[in-house]
Amino acid sequence: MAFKFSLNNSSGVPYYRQIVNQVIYGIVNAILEPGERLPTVRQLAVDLQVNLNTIAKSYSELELRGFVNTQQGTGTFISDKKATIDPIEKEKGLRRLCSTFLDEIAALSIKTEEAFATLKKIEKERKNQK
Amino acid sequence: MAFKFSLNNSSGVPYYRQIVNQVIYGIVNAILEPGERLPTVRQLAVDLQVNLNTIAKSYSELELRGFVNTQQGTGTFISDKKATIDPIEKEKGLRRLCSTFLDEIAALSIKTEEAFATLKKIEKERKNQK
Amino acid sequence: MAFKFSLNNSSGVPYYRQIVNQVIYGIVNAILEPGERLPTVRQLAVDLQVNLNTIAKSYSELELRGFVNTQQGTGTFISDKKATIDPIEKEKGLRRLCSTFLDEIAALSIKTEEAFATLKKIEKERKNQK
Amino acid sequence: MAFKFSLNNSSGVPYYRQIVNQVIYGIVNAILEPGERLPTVRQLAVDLQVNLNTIAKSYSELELRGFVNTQQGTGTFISDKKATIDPIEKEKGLRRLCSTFLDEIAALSIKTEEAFATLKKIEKERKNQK
DNA sequence: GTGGTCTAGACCACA
DNA sequence: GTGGTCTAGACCACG
Repeated sequence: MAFKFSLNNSSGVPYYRQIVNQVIYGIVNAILEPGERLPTVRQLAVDLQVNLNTIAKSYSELELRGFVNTQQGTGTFISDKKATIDPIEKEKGLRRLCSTFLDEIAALSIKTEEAFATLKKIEKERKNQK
Repeated sequence: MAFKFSLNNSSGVPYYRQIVNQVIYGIVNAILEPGERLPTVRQLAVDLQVNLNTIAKSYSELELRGFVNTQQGTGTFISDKKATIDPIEKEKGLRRLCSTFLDEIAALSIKTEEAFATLKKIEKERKNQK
Repeated sequence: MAFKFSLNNSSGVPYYRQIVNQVIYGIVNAILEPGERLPTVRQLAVDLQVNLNTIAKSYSELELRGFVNTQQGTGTFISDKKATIDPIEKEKGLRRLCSTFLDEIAALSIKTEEAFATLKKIEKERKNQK
Repeated sequence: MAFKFSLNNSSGVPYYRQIVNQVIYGIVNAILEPGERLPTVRQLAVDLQVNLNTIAKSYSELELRGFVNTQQGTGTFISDKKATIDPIEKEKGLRRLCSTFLDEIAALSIKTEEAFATLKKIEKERKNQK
């Protein structure tokens, strides 16, 4: 089954970032495999009903960060080599994301345990998507 | 101990939203109690080294969402009645936040278990802050 | 005909609140329809001769209250789903507004019947505006 | 029965104005009669739990507008002569108040008929208060 | 001294 | 060109 993107227009997260993150998620969790081809910019723009430039921006960031390779006239493919991430940056990013996440679930009166359950549920759903 | 705000200037989350979220976090987790007075707009602006209007914007959103009451000339106080959150909105919000969170940690090649551990650690740290 | 805003600079009601209320009035009375686009922040600022930030504040409150959706870089649109209002809050708000209104017309020595007539007249005028 | 004030701390209407309006309402609707004595500033401040200056400000505005007379050391009394209101100001004020009222009830998704009913109900309640 | 409103203007993020 | 954030600073309303 083809990789499925889903854009949320009320999350506040910009479209281009949602796309970038979803591709990386797919790679890290082996839903997208090295060499696999992504939809063309034009195709994805039609599918997701967003501006072509938005898709282009996403692919360009993915390329820059080494997650995909673009071959002129052929398409965009998941990179063979795993992109490396600076461990210090990773640790700082992790704390920052977690801290923000706790604030945000609190803003909905959600306890951590409840969020844990939902995180696991969504993860399972995504695994089955492959 | 007084409630402690902390702004992260590199998280990408706007100052005013960090403040809003932290107040709600404090309320939901009973660190801030009904009737308790928040710092004055001017005081907090000095403490956090941001513009007065930024704080005012935060307080104003909190008021609009029912988390605090403002009496002009007197101050800003934690609301007596617990602000209610529409359960449907809550469920949708939870899924959205979790989904975004999974994408974001994946973008750092972080496994869910690792994130869980960090979430718990931060939560414990905050509890000790009270 | 496009939706028409009008600001009263002597009513004591702040500009941003007049704008918020007028948009909601338009939505509730089906003058503004779901999906319809509001004027851009900049355009409305020019039309109404007020600062851009004042309009932004209005739109931001409308977004927070669920009456409009904003997509950065695209515009501001009337929300699809009708924003729900807590019936208890609604009842309390109604009593509060009516009570204040009675006080205020009394302060002008106006009898209730006279006010009723004027309310109906203004309502009819607005309907014709559509 | 003594005239009863009631302050709403969440209406956004400042205390001093609520007091002024309620007194005028009482006069216009003959609940308060010429020569009748109002509570002392000190007494009312205690009763309503507000700052003494707030009551003083209310009484001072009432005096300025001719609705009450203050006699040093004796007290504050409802004025004998009816305070006059400029008919042009009255008409303009009426339109402004009605217009704002329509916007505000719309903001709660309340239809005009519903508001009319509540207005009548409150009026009747107040009459019985005398 | 408290919060509220508004302006002017800058810079950024997004489509 | 769209909206979002933030600063600086002024003036007002309230208690």
